[in-house]
Amino acid sequence: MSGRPKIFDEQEVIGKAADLFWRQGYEATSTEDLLTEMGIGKGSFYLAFKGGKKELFEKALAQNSERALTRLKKEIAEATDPVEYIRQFFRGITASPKKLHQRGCIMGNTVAELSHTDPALMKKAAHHLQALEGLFHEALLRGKELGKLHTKQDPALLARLLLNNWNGLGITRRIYPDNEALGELIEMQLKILD
Amino acid sequence: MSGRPKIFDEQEVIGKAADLFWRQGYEATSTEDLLTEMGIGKGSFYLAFKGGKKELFEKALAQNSERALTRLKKEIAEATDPVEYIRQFFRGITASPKKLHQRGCIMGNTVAELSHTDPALMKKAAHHLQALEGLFHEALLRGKELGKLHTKQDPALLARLLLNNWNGLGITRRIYPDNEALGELIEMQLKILD
DNA sequence: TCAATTTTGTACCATTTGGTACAATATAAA
DNA sequence: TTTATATTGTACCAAATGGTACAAAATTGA
Repeated sequence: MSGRPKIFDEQEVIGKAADLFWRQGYEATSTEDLLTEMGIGKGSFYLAFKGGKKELFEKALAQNSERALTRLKKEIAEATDPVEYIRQFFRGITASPKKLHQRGCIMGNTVAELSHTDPALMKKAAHHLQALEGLFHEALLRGKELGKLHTKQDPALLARLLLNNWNGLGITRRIYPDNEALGELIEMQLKILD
Repeated sequence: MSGRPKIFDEQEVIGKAADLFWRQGYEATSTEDLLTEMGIGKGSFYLAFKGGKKELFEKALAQNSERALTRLKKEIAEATDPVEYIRQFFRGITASPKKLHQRGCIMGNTVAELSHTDPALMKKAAHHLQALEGLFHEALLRGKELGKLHTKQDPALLARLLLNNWNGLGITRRIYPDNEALGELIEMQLKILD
């Protein structure tokens, strides 16, 4: 065993590919583009990712999802005020450079682009967004227990509303990449948590 | 003048193309696909649309935008209660079959897919959504005058919120294509208009 | 040093893609 | 009926695309 050593780290190149997919979308990104971005050749690529572009995209989505969700889950769990954490989560959007606004949410992008072309891939992105909604829900429930959430609205429905706000922002922030305008919008949305 | 007659109506085939673009997105739709859908050959196509696929997409967007906006503008103007009209506008989503949910909003889709690849095309879609926001705004202002809108919130900001809800629903309705669930979500969103 | 093993780089390929050229065709007007 | 004009269908093309095959290279262990 153990022949010629790999010249790349798999997670690392998946990350680079994910970034390109995020910027350009699935269809607009060619395998050649990906090879350049990852800095590896075809030989290495098809050995590591036998399913080609599609397998790579799946792994890119999975890596993104896993990283984002575990981080969020941890931070919500650690937060003394999980409702306030959610507010900051949304407010954080207004600290992004225009470049980031233009990318939107990779999961939302995937749902939008692939719902007809590749429903299986779309579902993976959808599951991530449902998990995000689940974390919102958890946070709200804990917030309620801690006396930080006073509204009488159903936390499950509030969580879905937050998810929809997030999905909307993935589009709206590209139309209005101005952080001040986005801030106003977000503050208004967050009133449902009062 | 007046040689061999055209075998197709331009607006009609643009409509057919628009439908395919709506389903599949820009990149995933090949020129061949479009020819089949429109029922014309290459000769006719490149004569009518010298800019090829891109020009056709522009015209498809424009046709969609024009039709949707003039209809909406007219109906808002005619409505005795423009605020209620907006409510019904959103509630109408819950009367869609799953197929329509899976398509989302062609303008939102375009913003999502082309913001990096073709900013000019993306801007056309963005302008449409801004015009939609503008109509929401008009409706709210008129609603205020008519005593149908009682909230103290700024109508301009409310309109932007409605736009963001719309943008969000373009994604969320694909994740949850269930009309009852969507109805709950929409009713909750509409509370900002109380 | 020499196998055994694994990765890499390159040459090659079939298909698809967007697009052009142009002869054939169908009409209106003279 | 002829001429001028505009549309259509088809044949053709160059480039790009996703992918395979395989020899060369780089490592470990005997």
